[in-house]
Amino acid sequence: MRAAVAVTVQDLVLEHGYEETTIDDICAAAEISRSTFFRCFHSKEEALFGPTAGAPEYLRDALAARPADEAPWVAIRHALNPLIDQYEGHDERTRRLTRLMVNTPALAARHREKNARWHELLRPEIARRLGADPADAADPRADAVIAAALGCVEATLAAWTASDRPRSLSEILDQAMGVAFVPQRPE
Amino acid sequence: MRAAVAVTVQDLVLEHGYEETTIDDICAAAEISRSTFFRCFHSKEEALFGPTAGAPEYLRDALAARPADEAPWVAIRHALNPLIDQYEGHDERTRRLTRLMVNTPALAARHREKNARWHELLRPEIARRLGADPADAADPRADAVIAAALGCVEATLAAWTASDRPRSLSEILDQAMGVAFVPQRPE
DNA sequence: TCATAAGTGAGACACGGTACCAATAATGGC
DNA sequence: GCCATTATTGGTACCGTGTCTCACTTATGA
Repeated sequence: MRAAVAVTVQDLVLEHGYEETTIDDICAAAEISRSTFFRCFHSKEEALFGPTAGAPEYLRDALAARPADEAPWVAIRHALNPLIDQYEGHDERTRRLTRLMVNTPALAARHREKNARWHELLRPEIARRLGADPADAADPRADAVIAAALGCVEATLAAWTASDRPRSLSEILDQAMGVAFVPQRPE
Repeated sequence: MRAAVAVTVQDLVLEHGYEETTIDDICAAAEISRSTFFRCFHSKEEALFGPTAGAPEYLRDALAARPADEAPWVAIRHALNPLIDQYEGHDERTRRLTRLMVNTPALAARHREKNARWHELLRPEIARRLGADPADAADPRADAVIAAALGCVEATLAAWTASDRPRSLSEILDQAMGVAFVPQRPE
């Protein structure tokens, strides 16, 4: 039932846009009351992207499973593989929803709001791999690496959704994460 | 007058928190009507951080002024100097406001919402320095570099506001941007 | 059959934000 | 000094998201 409502939300939002789709519209289309909607979903955004909620925990575990002495950037790149495979395995609908998320400011903002959770979960493991003290809030390095990685993922998704026949996520992500760490140095 | 209201907003928000400070509270304290408030400021968040609004344009110009063959990462680091100097030159209040922004999810999200503007403005110059085509939306590299830099700035601000006697912004930023581009590589 | 619990719907409310309209104050020409 | 114009202010109604409470219905189990 939650699933049925979620599909309705996706349909409406894909057709009319996120801001344009009101919760009352959703309730009318799904033939439920506002009360029921908010009992199923905490917010409109959760109804759209609820299934993605577990990603941070997943990535944390995937990261912990990488060889202990692997450099953080390399470990992150590998740990991201299952996630992007899952993305890519879905149908065209997933890409359209992703594009919607990338192009709707309010949605992109809420998406980034969850970055705090990524930082929280990933920091200990990244700090360890950097040889830094995870508890030292004055050391920006772990957070910088995580933020950079998230930024690369974001840039990857933006590039992926921009073209009609996109390259593979894996390829784009390699390009993004490659340039972030192997920059052209002056002369 | 705008300035007077802005100070009132800062006072209230610093004392009670962002979410807890209602617009009606602000209007009561500043002795203006809601209408007037919304005529001065587009939103509650703008009343707090309006003065920072011009930063993206500023950084774009500073970036364009760097030597044409300088690597993107180095150019960004240098271009950021005037901005962080300005931050650091302010009083303790600025740091408290920054801490508030970093620690309030809704505020941090709105702050990141403006990242879209950074991307938009900085992409051409970064793409040029990367030797990429600025118009090619399928190339994630420029966006990845920008996102990584923004992430470093964010991590820097977080570290800066975390401790009571912080190191200099310049030092923290060097550390953050250094780790992002000179990673430990797997032997 | 009755009692309890779970799901459902309805309504009121708080808050951010927009739109519109009336009143008031400031300005400039005469 | 007076009037007309214009800008600034305030008031009110409104929309949408999200929270809360309460009453109702429908299963479930003894």
